[in-house]
Amino acid sequence: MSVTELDSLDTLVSLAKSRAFIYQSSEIYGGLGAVYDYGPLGTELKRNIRDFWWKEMTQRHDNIVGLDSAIFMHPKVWEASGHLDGFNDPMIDDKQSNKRYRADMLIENHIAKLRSDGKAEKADELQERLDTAGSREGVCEDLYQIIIDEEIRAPESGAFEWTEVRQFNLMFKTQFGATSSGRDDDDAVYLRPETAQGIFVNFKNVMDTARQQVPFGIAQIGKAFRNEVVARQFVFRMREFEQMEMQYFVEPGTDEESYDHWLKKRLDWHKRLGIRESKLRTHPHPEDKLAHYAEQAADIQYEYPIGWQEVEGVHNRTDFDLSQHMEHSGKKLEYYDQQKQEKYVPYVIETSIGLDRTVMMVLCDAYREEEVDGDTRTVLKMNPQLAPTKVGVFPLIKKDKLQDLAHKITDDLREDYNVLYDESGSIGKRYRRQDEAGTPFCITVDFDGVESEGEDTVTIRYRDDMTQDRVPVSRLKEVIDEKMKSWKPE
RNA sequence: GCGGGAGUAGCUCAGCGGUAGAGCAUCUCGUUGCCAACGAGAAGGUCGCCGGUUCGACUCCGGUCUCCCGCUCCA
Repeated sequence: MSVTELDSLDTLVSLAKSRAFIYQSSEIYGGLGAVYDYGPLGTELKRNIRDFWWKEMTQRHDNIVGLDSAIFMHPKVWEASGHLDGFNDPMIDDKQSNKRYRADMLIENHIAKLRSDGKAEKADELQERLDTAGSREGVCEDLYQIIIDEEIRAPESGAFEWTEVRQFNLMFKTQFGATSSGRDDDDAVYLRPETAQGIFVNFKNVMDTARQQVPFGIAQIGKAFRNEVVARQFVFRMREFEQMEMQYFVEPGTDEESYDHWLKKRLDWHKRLGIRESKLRTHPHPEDKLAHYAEQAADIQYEYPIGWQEVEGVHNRTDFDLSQHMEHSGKKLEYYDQQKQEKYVPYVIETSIGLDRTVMMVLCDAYREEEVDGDTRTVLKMNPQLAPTKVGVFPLIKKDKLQDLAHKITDDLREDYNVLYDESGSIGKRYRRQDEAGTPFCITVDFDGVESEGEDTVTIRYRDDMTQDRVPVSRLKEVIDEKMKSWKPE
């Protein structure tokens, strides 16, 4: 049998829509860029993945507790975290080389060059203009004017073909207070660009009230927002997305060991999620590419149709965040070790995974097209635990006797699983419909099962290999649970 | 952001200067005896949006939005 895997994102986008997994946001208005909505099946899938993570990261550990912090936070949080400085730059593009530069840096370099050429007076004058940029028109307009007036050329191409200067605000800004004018920066609050900061600012609260001793972790799942420069590739890079993060607080000196431990543990989680090992790898960041807060960092990557991409990041954030918040808030965020009788600011190992990217990974990894008797079967062979619908229940044909039992089975199983009753179309069509939705089990009620002696029996058909077993109705749950547990990716 | 491609039914797409089509999907009725393949019928589109040319625009032109590919960027 020939089997084809997912080769293009387009195919997945079509399937995701037609099978009610994922829709583009505000589609009837032409769509909103890089924002997506989850449909009925997508919502279930996402919830199952979210639960799978939450169970692993909290329930399975005595020393990891949950948190649900607000999306709005005090603006000073972002000063302390470095997000405000780091991601608010005026940028300009060289149209010839398509290179992008920081407009203020171009001018600074130009000033430095003037000085080294002995043109100190001219340099001072420009420095003055640079320092007061924003006082004439906007910052962008003023910087642009300087670049044009001075005929500053692109460092690499030597071209003088600039776009306008644009401010890149990677954080979404909004106003706090219903009567805000919208122009007063004092009212500005930001939509959090990462959930991590909610954990750091609650570190003291949790330590004081949740009876945790270092080492311990705080886990959180929530939305984050980033004004991506280039937001593309379906739900891989969205402006509004959901993170699942755990910050693990350790004694300095034990951080490297803990980092290795969590990296390994997280990779293992992806395998248990049902992702094929050959499609997963870890990818350490070279030192010169580390984020401003990190000492060690690695991606856990999946081989999407668009190539190897980061699903999760594991970072050693050191004591950067807690120290920053200590300095900016003036509050002590230290831990006192009773045994050793010493105080320290804990180091933090972060595991941060994108939920939407995980949904996309699960869909990509599960997708198969198989040739069956000259026909193509599209099937999502995902971990049954993640499947939006667990069981389809069908009467073989529309006869009271079969329908009655099928309804009864549906009601019985509903207590434990997401069940779908379907009697429309041929039986084969109903199986294939469920294959595309990833439903792992289909139960069919037939005459052989209800007309024979003894307890009623039904057939249960398995999504992955299309084989069937005949089982008594009373054993259905047992069989489903057993198959669900023993499932392995192909 | 730059360059290229695309936008017509839920999905995949055809079409043409004269007021819209197919396959699949959906719904109803019939049929049905285990893998999308039967019969009859129905519903569904201001052809992405705005403007221009024209007697007339889904079709030509301009703008705009969205998506895809490449480059660039990225916490």
